[in-house]
Amino acid sequence: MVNTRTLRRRARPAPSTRSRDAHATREGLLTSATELFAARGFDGVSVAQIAQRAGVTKALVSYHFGGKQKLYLTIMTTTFSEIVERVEQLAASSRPVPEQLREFVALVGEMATTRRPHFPAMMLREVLAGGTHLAPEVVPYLMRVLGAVRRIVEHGVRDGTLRPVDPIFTHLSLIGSLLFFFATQPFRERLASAADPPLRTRPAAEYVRHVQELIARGLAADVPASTTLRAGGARP
Amino acid sequence: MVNTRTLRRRARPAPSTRSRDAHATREGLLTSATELFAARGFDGVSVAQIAQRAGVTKALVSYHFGGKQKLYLTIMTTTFSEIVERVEQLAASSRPVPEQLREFVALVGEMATTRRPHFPAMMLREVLAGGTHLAPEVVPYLMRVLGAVRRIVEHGVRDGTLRPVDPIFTHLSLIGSLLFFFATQPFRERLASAADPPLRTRPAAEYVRHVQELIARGLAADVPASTTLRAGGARP
DNA sequence: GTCTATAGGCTGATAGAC
DNA sequence: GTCTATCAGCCTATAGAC
Repeated sequence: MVNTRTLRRRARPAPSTRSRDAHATREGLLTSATELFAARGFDGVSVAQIAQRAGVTKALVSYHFGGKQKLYLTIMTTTFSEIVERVEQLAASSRPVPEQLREFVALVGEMATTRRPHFPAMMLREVLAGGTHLAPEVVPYLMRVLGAVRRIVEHGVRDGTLRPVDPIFTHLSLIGSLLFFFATQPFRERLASAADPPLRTRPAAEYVRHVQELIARGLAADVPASTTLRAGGARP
Repeated sequence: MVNTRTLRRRARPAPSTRSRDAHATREGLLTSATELFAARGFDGVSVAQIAQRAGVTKALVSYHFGGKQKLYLTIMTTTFSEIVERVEQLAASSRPVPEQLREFVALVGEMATTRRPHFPAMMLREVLAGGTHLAPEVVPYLMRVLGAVRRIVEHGVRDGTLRPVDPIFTHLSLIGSLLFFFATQPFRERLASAADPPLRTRPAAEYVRHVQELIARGLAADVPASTTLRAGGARP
């Protein structure tokens, strides 16, 4: 699946042809397509639109990526693999479960505000499509995020730091809150600035804290009155 | 906005032409289109597919609804107006805030499992689209749901039954969890039955309880040690 | 009301010049 | 590498027969 052209271009040798910069063309198409796919979905965007926004002609989409579908898949794969890698790394750490959960929320927030601002909309669209007609290749990525969060929650239930919640339900409510917030942020900002007088939207970092607090309190194990003093905590 | 043909058909007079049942055609198209739009989005569905699934020809979409876009808008409007009406009714009731929140979760769950199983996916797709090119008419419906939940939460913060949470953040995390769960249910069930051995997915009613419990605990006002005994509760 | 037939536009992909 | 020109196919909408 790895595109050899991508690898060759990583080195960026001196251009051998008269063209200004093939690498810039590729990146421009990726950027343009990412923005448009995230905003309108695969079917809502035409190759001509992607090319126009990138300032090139649509023939180059086929030349560089092998068609619209493969361009889409390239974007999904590179985006999701980075997210999944970091989430799994977090789940594998040996830190206390409540801290892992807080870190998970912060990680999603950080990805969504800095490096991969389009991933929440893309991920939401993918689960909505259900991996049916388009890109069944992305399903494993979604499953791996689920698996990572589930392991964290199961661990917490087992060691008594969390009350006996369903791990999958917990994952769904958590990831649902986060994806929804970040995927709809452009929409909410548009509404806020169109209002009269324009409203101020609160920064995403504050939402991250809101969710962290919500699940910390919502998942915490019950403390039976004075067990804390009697038994000296939940774990040996 | 009200379609006069719909109103006329409500009475269902004896068919004046030789056609079997125009009402059935209309309903068939509505059903077919609702399922397809929810699953693949406006751009992912062609008029021919809608017509085929309904067992008629695509010319009837223009005849009965005036085109694909107006059919889409009809579905959005009728679906959302019912949801919004019930949510606003709930917000206007004078019951205790924690109970109102539990009821809100139950209401969304009930709608999503019985009367309007496609509304979560449709609503999610609409907020993803951001009311841009398609159907700006649905934006007010989304705002009214937001407003209703916000009023409930603001009330609870004021009367001390909830800790001082941000009402909009609370709405976003709550509605995000719910829409995500129900909109992705078909996908999860498909995955579960494709697994080897097939997995059993837990019923939606249990997720409703999970979210109810999560927010009840996550939003509850702090009880400062023994205030309950000293002051006799939060409200006069 | 419902059909068939068709108009006219847009889509994704590619051949070939440079 | 990038462009222009062009293809066949699908799309929505509608005219007209029944």
